[in-house]
Amino acid sequence: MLSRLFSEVLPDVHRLAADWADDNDGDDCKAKEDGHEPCHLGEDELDEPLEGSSRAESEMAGDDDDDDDEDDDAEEEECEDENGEDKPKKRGPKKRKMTAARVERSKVRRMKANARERTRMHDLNSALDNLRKVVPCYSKTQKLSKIETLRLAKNYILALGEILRNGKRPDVVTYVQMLCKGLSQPTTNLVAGCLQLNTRNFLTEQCSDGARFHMPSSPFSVHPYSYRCSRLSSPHYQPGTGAINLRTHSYGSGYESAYAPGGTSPDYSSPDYEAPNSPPVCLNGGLSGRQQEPSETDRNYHYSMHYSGLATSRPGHSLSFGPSGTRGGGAHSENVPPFHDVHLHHDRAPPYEDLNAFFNN
DNA sequence: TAGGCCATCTGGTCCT
DNA sequence: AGGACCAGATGGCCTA
Repeated sequence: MLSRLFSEVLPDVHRLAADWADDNDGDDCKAKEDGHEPCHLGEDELDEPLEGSSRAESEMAGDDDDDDDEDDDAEEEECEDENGEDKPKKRGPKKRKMTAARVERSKVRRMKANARERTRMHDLNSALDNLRKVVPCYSKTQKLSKIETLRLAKNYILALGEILRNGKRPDVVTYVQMLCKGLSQPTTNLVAGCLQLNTRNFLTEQCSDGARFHMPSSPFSVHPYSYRCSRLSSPHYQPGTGAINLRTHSYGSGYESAYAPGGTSPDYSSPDYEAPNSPPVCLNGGLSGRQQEPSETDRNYHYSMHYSGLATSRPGHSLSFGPSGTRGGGAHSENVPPFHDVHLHHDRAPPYEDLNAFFNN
């Protein structure tokens, strides 16, 4: 939007500037040369990236490449100011006339460059896909955007680092808060929903079995953690939404406060909790509606869930916290995508496995 | 329809 | 010289 605005406005500005420069008899060109800038550009070729496209067109016609051949002397220089006889010769690439052969070669080279660029971007995207798969929340159908993937990955790394540094388990609220720092509202809801559902699922198993969930691989599993079955009836925990009321929960804003010695303990006694209706949540994808045939890798996931809405039950109970991103603008937390095929990766990513153990010991 | 996201094209720059 | 990388421009698609 902004760039479009610029691209519409700036050419006019440049035209005005160029007109003004013409009126001032080419002093700007001289000034450029004094500043050791090659002055081989025409007035429509100010050093402004927003004009790239039109410049690209114009320069394509006068491609400077190639060795060849017959018309070395047929160079035409721009920025010709006839009154500049005392000025030094202009520097920069000399333009040559485009023969048909050179045009053809230029096209071929450009096509090759385009193909390379395409494959490069494809490689980049596949790397990004791999990153999506190891980041805490993954959905095949509701992919995180590139920027959100990178942000979440960064937060994830920071969170793991903090945990290793402190040797302390965060509560789920703090953990979610760390992961969602700087994410957009929809992504925040997605991630928070994933993590909270995961926690709840563990707890459900744990409670129904009457036994503590134990994750032997966790280096922290020797320390009992305070998430208990009673949490399911906690005023901050929203069974149906899979969300914790992070607005009413009091915690520090940064990692320092989030991981203060002794940790923060969620305030479950907030009065403004009202149990919402529960949307269908499937453990291992078993309970509801539309299911995609699980792929081989999906079958390795511990959890797969269908989730039809987070933070939708009550405006005041949505997972709206932290800086809002570009999409949601922070004003509305209800724009949550349907969570089909949302997966957690603790089976894949060992650190995440450990983190899950935090919440379920 | 606006805004976000994405893929692609393109020219510039740097490096080998 | 050619390839990698980068950033701007552009148009398509999708969603609220």
